[in-house]
Amino acid sequence: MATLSEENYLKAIFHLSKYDKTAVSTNAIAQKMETKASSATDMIKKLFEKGLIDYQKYKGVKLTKNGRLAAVSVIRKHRLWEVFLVDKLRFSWDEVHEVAEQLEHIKSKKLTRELDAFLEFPTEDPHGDPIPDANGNMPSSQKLLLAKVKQLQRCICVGVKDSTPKFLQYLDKHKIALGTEITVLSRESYDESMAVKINNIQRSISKEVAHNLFVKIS
Amino acid sequence: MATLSEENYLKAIFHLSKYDKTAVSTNAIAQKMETKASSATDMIKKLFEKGLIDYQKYKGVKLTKNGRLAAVSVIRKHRLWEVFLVDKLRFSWDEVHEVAEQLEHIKSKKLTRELDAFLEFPTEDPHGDPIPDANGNMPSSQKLLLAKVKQLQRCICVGVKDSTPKFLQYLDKHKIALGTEITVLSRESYDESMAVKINNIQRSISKEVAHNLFVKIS
DNA sequence: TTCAATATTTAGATAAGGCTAAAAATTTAT
DNA sequence: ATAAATTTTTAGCCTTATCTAAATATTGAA
Repeated sequence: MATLSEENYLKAIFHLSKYDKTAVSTNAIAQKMETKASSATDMIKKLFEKGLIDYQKYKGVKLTKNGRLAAVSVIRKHRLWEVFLVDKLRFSWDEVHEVAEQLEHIKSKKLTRELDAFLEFPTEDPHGDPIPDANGNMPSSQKLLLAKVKQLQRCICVGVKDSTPKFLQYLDKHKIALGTEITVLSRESYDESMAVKINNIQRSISKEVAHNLFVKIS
Repeated sequence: MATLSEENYLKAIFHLSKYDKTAVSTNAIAQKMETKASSATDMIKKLFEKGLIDYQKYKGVKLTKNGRLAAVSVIRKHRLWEVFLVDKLRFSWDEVHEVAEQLEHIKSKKLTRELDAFLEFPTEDPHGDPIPDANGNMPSSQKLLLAKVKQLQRCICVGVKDSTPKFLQYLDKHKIALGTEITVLSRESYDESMAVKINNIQRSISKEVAHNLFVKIS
């Protein structure tokens, strides 16, 4: 069984290696974990001893099959708990992360299985991220950045990339929430801003905002 | 904030001092925590430094107001989670303890508050133990040992003192479960056994069993 | 009451996870 | 291609929570 700290490192490595299949550097891990490179090296050695990562000095790390399974199991629990907090308790989508960071480490196969059933087998968490199944298979997410949406397509806001209070407040102020429908009208190549229709009102969305808002084509 | 280990020690001290108001000994704490007396001494010093217990060398410990509050808060969470596991997920009353031991350490005021509301403010856990309120007030339990029930009184099984599989299997075998009604007919002073009626069938209950079964007068 | 048994504390060690500072390897830039 | 910059690792130390062994205090029995 992996310790709490080991689980957090595995999760970090998984997220860092999600898109590129290349090895993850010690520095990248340290940065993600908000710790020092020397501490990351120590943990890397331990994870290697336990067969959870492949590792060669100075060459970075990659999750093994077991390591990936362990990481995905933690992510599965994290996202199930987020659904629980939002759907059953009265948490909003920007309040769940901290608590889910704790709940994800609870060890009980039965708990995870029953929670999944109680929530009626959700496939996405409140931020639109996919929930891996019990075998560690990650359903591919249908969400994409607003910036990638083609002209004249309609989409629905399903999450944010930047979840800082500043950005969330911006969204509130402009009446953009989870579920808000957005129609892309046109793009301005000069500053990469977009003309969109939200709640039947035409507005302009800056490059910065369009790159931090996740949507699903509807 | 108390660490996980500190919280477990506080809980142990609370339980040990529940009935008698006298100080709790180092050895008693060590035994409850399944650790060595020297380890208990170390932790006692730390809890004393944090103002959570009163302590004088060789004289035992007592919870301070803050210590009691911290202990009761953990117990409140433990029992709320037990209700959740039994009422909402499909756990049976003898499966919940281990998981609740983990869940009780999750730190989030909002989570506890919302969980309480979601469960509709339960006052007892699945074993019949009272759930302290948000201010740390422990409702007095109405449960007592079957051995204490007077002749010709009717009562309902609400929990066990001994929760070993052996005893739980004995109960299953003899069709005694949570909610089973028991009428005390008479007592045998020779061996302290009791004649009882369960499901309209007359049976004899040994001293050992009568001292490990909690009931509520009905 | 005094000495043996028991309970408690102290001293020193270990393992996990983290840190700083310094050494070693790799990468980048001229 | 070599020196400088950066990255990574090593070495040694800290804290928390545990342990064993030894020392000290308290209790209890003759």
